[in-house]
Amino acid sequence: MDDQTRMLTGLTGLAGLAQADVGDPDSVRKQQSLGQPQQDIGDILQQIMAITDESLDEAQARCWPEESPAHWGGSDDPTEGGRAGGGMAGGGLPLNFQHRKHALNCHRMKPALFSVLCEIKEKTVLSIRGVQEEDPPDPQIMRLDNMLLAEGVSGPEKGGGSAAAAAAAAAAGGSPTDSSIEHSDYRAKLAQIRQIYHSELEKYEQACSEFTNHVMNLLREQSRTRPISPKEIERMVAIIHRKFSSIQMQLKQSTCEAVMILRSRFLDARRKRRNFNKQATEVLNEYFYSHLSNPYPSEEAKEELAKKCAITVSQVSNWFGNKRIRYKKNIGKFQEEANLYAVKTAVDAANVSAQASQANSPATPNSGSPGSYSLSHTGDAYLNLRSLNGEGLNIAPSLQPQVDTLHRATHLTGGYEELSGSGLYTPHRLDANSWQDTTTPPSVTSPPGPPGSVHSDASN
DNA sequence: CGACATGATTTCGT
DNA sequence: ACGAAATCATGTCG
Repeated sequence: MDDQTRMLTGLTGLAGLAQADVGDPDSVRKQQSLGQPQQDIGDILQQIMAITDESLDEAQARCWPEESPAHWGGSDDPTEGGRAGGGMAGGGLPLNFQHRKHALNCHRMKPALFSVLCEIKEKTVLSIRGVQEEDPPDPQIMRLDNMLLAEGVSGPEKGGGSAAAAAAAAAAGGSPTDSSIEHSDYRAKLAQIRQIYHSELEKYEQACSEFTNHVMNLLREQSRTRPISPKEIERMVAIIHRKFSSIQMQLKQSTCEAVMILRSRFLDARRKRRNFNKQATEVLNEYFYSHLSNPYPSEEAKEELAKKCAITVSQVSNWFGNKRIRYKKNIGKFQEEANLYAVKTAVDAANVSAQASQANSPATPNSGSPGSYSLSHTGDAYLNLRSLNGEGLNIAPSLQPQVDTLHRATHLTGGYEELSGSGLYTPHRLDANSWQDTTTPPSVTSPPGPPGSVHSDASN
């Protein structure tokens, strides 16, 4: 986690901000000298300035230091600009300076002078600046925002949902599945990033408002002694905000990066394959081979299997996708497995039906109703095996699977060598599995077996 | 270490 | 959206 924290720190370059674009009284004077057009006004101003200039300097020198907070950074203080007389004695200045300053501030010409100056400034300085305004919502920052939102870093606190999901995942797997452990680990790290992000953001926001306030106070204060229009203050605030938002973007960028790294380290470990446990593959294989005629579990069936195997539905889908394609590609290879599970299901079916017939009256051994099979797969197993047997014979359903299994097991021992060489798939055996036959239309996927043979899955 | 097994992802068609 | 097929990438075994 060190790298992430490191990434997020180092953004606190606020010191540089203070000296960036903040009001510089000097610039006003510089710009003023550029304003040639207003010759007449300029003359008047010149005269007025000539009268007051010296006194103002001295008055300012006396007046400002005790009013401006020092903590925003000594030499960068905007008030310093333009002051000629450097060294100020610590001792007090004569009282008549105060009086002169007061007199100047109350001069009846002052408001008029300032308004004129402000006007000039509007026309020169501010109009130059005005061109680069109007930044639309930066697409990049929007992208970052979206990503942070998607990752759950920004946005509303979402402890409940994911926590519940994790709990469910942990509960689903009887054993503490390490996937859920990894997941919770991931979430913990994400929460850490999230927390850092928010605290940094808050810090910046606070700093921003503090700084803005400070500058505004400063400018308001200065507006008593130099012409500052409200618009100018507004502009200054906008500049400050832009500056801070660019820092925020850095923060967001860093956070995104951190999340990406985290993702690649944890969630993308989904690519880090982990074999399913034995019981899970057993369940899946059982379903697959017992539904060999149509190995496409419905959504409900997938959910059921997922729950049984403590995996996700999409994992079930993946498994069946892989299984189908691999089975189809090399039936011979899977024949042994198929037989194994056929025997398994047959035995299960036999057990179940035996129990059922024992419990019930021996008169009707499940003659025609597949709904009596409590196991989900037996119905289709019966179906498959019957079709594999060639014709639907009149054997009692409870015995059929066993018979067929034996039948097949004995016949298949040397049956599929030639399959790998040529593409001949001994069609008479596989006619029920039309899902794997790309040449035949998929309309005959499920032969007219006993009604409801593919259902009754949910009962389990 | 290499071959194979296997879960996940991607691409493409429907 | 689902599935087939190809492919990727890792786990496992000899």
